[in-house]
Amino acid sequence: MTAWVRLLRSQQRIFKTVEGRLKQAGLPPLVWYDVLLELERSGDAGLRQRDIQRHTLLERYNVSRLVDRLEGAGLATRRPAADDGRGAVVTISPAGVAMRQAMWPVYEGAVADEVSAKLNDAELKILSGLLERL
Amino acid sequence: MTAWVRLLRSQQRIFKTVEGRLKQAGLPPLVWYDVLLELERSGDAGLRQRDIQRHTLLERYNVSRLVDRLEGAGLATRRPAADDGRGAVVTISPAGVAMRQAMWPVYEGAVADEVSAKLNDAELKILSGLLERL
DNA sequence: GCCATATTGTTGCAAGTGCAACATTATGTG
DNA sequence: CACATAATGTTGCACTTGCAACAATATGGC
Repeated sequence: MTAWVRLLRSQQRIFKTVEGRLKQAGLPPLVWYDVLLELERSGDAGLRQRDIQRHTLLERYNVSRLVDRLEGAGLATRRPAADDGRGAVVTISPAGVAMRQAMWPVYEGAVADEVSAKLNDAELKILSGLLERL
Repeated sequence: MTAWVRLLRSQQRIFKTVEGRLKQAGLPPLVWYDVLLELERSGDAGLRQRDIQRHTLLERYNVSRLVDRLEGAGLATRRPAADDGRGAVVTISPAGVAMRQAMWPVYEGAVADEVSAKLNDAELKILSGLLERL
């Protein structure tokens, strides 16, 4: 229980710091980064919304709305899936790639300050290994 | 960065599980537990809202509203602070104590399944020690 | 092929959260 | 004491999220 409470608190604190820095830099929230990164990795093939859902732990309806916002911001586009009349395929736009790149140094800097600066490489490796099993 | 992403994901996943179980049991969300526990610890003396804020990482306005809800649910009471005309002192009610006690086994059970079952005692100690430094 | 069931995605509504502005009281500095 | 500044808490508004219901298509069993 102690471990869990610390996991909870440290994540909340660091998450807030990261979000705060992104906002201060006039950038969108962290979850946009995750989705943009996955979209970028999937290239021209794009991603089904359900795949975004699986990767980000978002609910279906939140993926739906987040993609709405990404589309609205010109960072991604939706097109009907060729092989599945229900779903849509989402692909990143050049502006989306640019946005992810703009977010990266801010994100990376915050994590460097809040995580990398507080534990050495060996410790981070141990932490990483333990968290993977959760 | 790997460590951070795993910290983020594992916390999100476990947090969702805990919240889901509480909801399924007809109980309020996890943050209520945190606040009720702190109030219970503070006994009849109660707590200032700013102290709740510090302990839970909530924003001031969210503390204000959460206390509204606790009061509305009959789990806590607010009275003006004797030595500070601005603030209020929050105390837990018997129903609040009962609610915290009702939440505990559900909370504990979820953490047992999601955390304790996946790492042994020595590993939990190491994890705990590392997270404390974040 | 037909029909029950599952999967994928969307949306109206209620509830929670962030932001900025505000009211009120404390604190400190001259 | 007077006044600028800080601290505490609240609230209107916009935005986000959860829930439940829904529409549309896919899948599997007969």
